[in-house]
Amino acid sequence: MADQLTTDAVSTIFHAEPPVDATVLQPTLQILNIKKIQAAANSMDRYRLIMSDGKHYLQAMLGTQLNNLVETNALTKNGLITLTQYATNVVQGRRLLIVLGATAAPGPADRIGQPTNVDDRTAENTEAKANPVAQQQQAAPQAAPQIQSARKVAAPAARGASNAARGGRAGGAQPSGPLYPIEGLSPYQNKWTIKARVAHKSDIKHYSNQRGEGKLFNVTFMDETGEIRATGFNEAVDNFYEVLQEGKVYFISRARVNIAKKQFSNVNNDYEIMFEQHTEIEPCEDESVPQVKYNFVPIENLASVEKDQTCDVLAVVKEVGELGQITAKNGRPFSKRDITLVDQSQWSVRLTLWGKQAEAFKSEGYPVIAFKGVKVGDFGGRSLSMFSSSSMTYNPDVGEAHSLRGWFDAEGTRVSYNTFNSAGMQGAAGANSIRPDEMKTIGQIKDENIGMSDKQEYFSTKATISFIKSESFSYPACPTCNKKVVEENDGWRCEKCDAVYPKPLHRYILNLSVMDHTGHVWITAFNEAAESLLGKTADELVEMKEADEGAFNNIIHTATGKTFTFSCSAKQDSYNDQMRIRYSVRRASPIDYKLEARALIKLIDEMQI
DNA sequence: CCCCCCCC
Repeated sequence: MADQLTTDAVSTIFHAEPPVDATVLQPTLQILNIKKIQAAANSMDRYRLIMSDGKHYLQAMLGTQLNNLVETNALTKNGLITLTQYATNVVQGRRLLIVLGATAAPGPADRIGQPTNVDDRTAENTEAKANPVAQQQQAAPQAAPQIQSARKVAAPAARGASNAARGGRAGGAQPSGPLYPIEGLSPYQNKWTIKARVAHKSDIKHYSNQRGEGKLFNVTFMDETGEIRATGFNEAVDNFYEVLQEGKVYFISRARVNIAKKQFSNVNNDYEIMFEQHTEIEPCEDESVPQVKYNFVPIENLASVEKDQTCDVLAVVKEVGELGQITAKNGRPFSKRDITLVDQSQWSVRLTLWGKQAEAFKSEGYPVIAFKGVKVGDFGGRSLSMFSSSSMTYNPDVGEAHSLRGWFDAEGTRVSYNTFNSAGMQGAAGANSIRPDEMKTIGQIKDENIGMSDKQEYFSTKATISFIKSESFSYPACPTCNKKVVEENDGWRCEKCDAVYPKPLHRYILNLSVMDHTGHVWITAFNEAAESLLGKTADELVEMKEADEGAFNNIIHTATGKTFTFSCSAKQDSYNDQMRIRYSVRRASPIDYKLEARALIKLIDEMQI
């Protein structure tokens, strides 16, 4: 059994100087345990592995790009793992293994041998997790020798091997340390090189505070293991701003790694890079580093993205607003420009550009733009806004962009787009539709006791008018305040306004029975809603009923049997000491067959047949 | 060492 495992691999990985890597040793180990680490908000799950060579075991972190090995059960407890790519990293004087490439194989039913912890200092190191600085100082006496030796990692042999394994260096300048995965960077070592793509580059920002004036810029670097934010101040701006181009790949070395202030950035890394005087950045021709990944949200689905979250949107710029000027809370003026985006979901949304981006924005025709990391707001239901960390890529070379282009050119200019609206925006809303997420059948309205709670509740239902009460459908109202007025000798008196009017304005209180396949219910349509059901004002209908009862009946008859989407409110009240629920129609819209068809398709898709 | 992300 034990011969399946690589003898002494664990202690070699943990202790060898210089550290070994996969060009020297590709060990097969047994997995003793797999633990999911509580993921921070907006970061991926991480797995911690305990791996054994039969004699010793050690802890390792699995690179997130290998999560699928765990999630598909390829890696299991007692199973075997062969490490094909890995890095070690000294943290608090302990060497931490990060697995970057591995293959899995089934293992025996039980643990092989009686391995012991390769790290005999584990017990005393389990304290003080909260404060990395204090922890570092506390660990210093023991850590010092190992940190020292970790710096020596830049030994030519290790470097050459590591570089060869990762595709080689473009040549030129003297490298400053072994090639590290971004995931392996930490403040506890300073000799490293990363090979990374610039996923985003900010504008140059000028600032002035108590300490004086300055300028800075940020970039986000990414490689196959993760991303990290880097900042350059002042001279670093002069040295590197032009060198670093969005989308290109570089070797970066001799920069500082600090603890990131997570609250200021949505880049998924506990650390960040600070460019320094001696920082070296060289372009790299190797394109094997991953491209920026997008996770596009169809505009239609923005309703379900929480306010203040960021997301990626791929859209056509349908309209470009004028450049405007606003004054921010801090009193400073800002340029802004609103543009209107549309996509194949046939929804549109407003996006706001700020500052230089707003001033410089040009759009010829209807460009397709990929927006990365835009902020979702709730103005007008849903809106988008650029952050300084957001990026905008014209006509990106991704499949979705090509199909969007094709679709828009073929039919996108003729589509009437749904727009978000703020009225009652509680999840989703459309100008031409009624909140689709609250569609209920009449059966559901009753089963779920909609309206039985203390506060008013809202729902929409698609139903057919089965009966309209035509005896009393309106009341004489005050033209000023809509309150009921009473006829007197010389006109109509409003108590509230203390005024007499020559004639009242009739307003609807139309009671109707509506039904669907699950039941029927009585609902009340007030003035505007009833007007849209009957196509006449209450005044017109009162007059018609007196003058031509046949025409009046015809109006009622025509409406009966028609189907609408009723946007309703439900509220309890008591009537003759009896509790009942009153359903009021806030709005009645004819069925939007396009939306209806789409909703039905969605329902069919959700069915598990 | 920034860290604001604005308005209607």
